[in-house]
Amino acid sequence: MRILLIEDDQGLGSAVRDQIAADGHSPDWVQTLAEAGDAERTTAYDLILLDLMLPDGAGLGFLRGLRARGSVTPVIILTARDRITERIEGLNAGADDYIVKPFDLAELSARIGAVARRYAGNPNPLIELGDLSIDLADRAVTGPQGRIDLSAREWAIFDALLARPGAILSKAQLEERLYSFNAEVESNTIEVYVSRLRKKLGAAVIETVRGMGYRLGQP
Amino acid sequence: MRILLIEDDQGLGSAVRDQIAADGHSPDWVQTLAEAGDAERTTAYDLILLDLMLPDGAGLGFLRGLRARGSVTPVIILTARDRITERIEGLNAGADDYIVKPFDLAELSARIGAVARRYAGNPNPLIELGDLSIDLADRAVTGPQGRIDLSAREWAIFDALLARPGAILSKAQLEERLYSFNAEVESNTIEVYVSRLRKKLGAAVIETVRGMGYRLGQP
DNA sequence: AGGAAGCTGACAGCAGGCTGAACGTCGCGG
DNA sequence: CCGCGACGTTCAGCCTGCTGTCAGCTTCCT
Repeated sequence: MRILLIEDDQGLGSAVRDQIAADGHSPDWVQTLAEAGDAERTTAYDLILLDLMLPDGAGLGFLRGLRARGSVTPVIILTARDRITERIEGLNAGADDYIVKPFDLAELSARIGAVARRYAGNPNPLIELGDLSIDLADRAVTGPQGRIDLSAREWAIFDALLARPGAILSKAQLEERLYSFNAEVESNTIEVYVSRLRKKLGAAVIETVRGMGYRLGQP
Repeated sequence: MRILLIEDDQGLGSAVRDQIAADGHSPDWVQTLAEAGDAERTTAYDLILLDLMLPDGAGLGFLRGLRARGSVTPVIILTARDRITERIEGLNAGADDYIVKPFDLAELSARIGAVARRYAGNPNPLIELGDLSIDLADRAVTGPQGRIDLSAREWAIFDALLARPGAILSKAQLEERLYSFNAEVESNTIEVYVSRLRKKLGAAVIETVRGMGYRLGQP
């Protein structure tokens, strides 16, 4: 499942992101509502985790805007224990569930799992890309010759590109996806993995936009 | 599906009963273990919902007795959030799944639906995997040399993989299946069980996807 | 043509995974 | 009540193959 995490706190944010990843989902972590808006508009998320206390405005407005645009993406709000009014307003604004901070990570997993199970009945959406067939939930890529195995890093990059078809992702953005800390300087790791992906999946799968980054190829 | 609900609390019991009925199943609600024993012996249930906190003795004993008599009826246990030990003992005693109280009724429906779906392929859903033949209802695996016995934990992991053929399940996901709390750091329990399963069932049964998790092998 | 950006084959190091063995625990039968 | 056996868990040492770096090459733009 693709999950958007909107949380400004560094420690909590990274912990939650890691937990989501460990559960086999694909987290995108943003720290402001501005970024959240961008991410939400360009990517089809299966679930949004929204902290209601953010620096650049109330998360409630974001949630209302989302619902006003007709989005039905499940939203779980994160709220402090003493903010009961906020919680109720959140549910009224269209949140599906809430978690009170501080919360246990296992608790979070359970709630996310509940959402995942709700989707479990539906058939897995298969993404078709040229002669490739990708199952996000299963993390499986199938080509004309059968299944293609990707390593963890390869999948992370491919998954990031799949999330925003047509969008250009910079090397820095992709790097951020691979490493929690973006201290990576002077390394061509991303290029290496793009190269490996092309070798496995076909050269057309990933397009290079010189000076800008990479983009999913059009089949 | 005929469902036996063992729950002493009036409010919760009736709510759950109504929910089950609303889902199109047939609930029998009893409030004591004595009644439960009578009901279970006289009726063939497809599923048992068992609260572990009951007035006339621990529900665990009931569950053990049930399994000792050779019953393979699926059992979902209801347990309080802080009773982790109890939950683990429940799974050890042969429970198929657990739900943490307080729970959402939709969550309950989802779990029941999962069980229903699992046993939908009546009478005996036999899964073929290479030269293995797996009977989900009986928890029995048969190989070329005859029946292979799996312990509770071994089965739990194998079952989780069987439920999603081709999908990659992370260690965290499998761990969650065993304990429900993933505060587990620094433990290679999953690896050990995978190792044992491979020894019993053949190395090809479970594939390792380095850095991501495990996947059912393709025969 | 020249430089910058990107590509890719090779390779060493190491994190992650495997597994035999030992230990603790629990339920059951005597 | 006690011992036995099965099961679950931890530990340590080994092994595998992913990962990241480098160097030399190609491609693209001015």
